[in-house]
Amino acid sequence: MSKQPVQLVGGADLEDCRVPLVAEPLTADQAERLAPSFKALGDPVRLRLLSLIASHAGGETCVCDLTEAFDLTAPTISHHLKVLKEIGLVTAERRGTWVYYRAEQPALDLLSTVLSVPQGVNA
Amino acid sequence: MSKQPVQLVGGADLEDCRVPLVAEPLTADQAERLAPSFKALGDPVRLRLLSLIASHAGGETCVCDLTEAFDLTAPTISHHLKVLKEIGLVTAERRGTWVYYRAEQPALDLLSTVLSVPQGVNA
DNA sequence: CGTCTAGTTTGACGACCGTCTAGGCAATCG
DNA sequence: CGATTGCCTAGACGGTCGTCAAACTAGACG
Repeated sequence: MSKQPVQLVGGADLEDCRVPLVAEPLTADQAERLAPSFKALGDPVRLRLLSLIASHAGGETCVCDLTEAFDLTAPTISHHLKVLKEIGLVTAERRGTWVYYRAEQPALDLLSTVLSVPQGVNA
Repeated sequence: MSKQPVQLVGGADLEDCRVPLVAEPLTADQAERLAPSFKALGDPVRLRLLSLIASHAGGETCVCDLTEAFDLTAPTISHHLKVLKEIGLVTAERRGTWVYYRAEQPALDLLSTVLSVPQGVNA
């Protein structure tokens, strides 16, 4: 029950994009599927949200704790969390009154790999 | 010889953001400085441009070759290249008639590090 | 049931983004 | 010089994005 494939909005699989962008040219199709993930990271609030969630001890964070960390209204935080959730960088689970968010580390790792610069590439 | 500091638009240094986002929460300031780089990667055309440049043998690519790879007008390609250049992911150099773009691998590597998931983090 | 708290959804508004056409600048070649 | 080619800038236009206030849904607790 582990190793769920990383998903994109439309449901397409991102795993076949797990290649350093430096190693060979991305196809138009790969670029089209990767870009939304980077776009999601292109907002300071979402970057911090993801970092807060991903670095939190226990691996999950309550929305109430996240909202407190920003000078923004709850709907705005909720909106950003939705964006992160829809591209598969986080998942959400309701337990009683509270909703907990958890980072999808494989998705993060994939994006890291795409940007990675293997030794000796194009010296 | 190596380790030129990666620069941001305003001239601020990005090097002190070279920490996995999973390891500890990004500060608001760090997020503010990192986000524009990811935003630049959040467009499929720019992702492909960067990949074409970064993976090209010899390390540099002529604009004319880049333009041909897309179904877009030259000004549009030029605009995207400018975005990549202004955040420091590529550099440009004119030699005679042609302009050559080159990928800034340290900048790429920094972003890769930010997204990386070190072993044993938040098991 | 009624009420309270936690989050999300909806709809609106201003700002920003990607693309184009038209025009400009720089280097090359007769 | 004038003509041509390569690339960039300027300006415009439609679409998307980030934010908020208001209204809604889901549990918890009497």
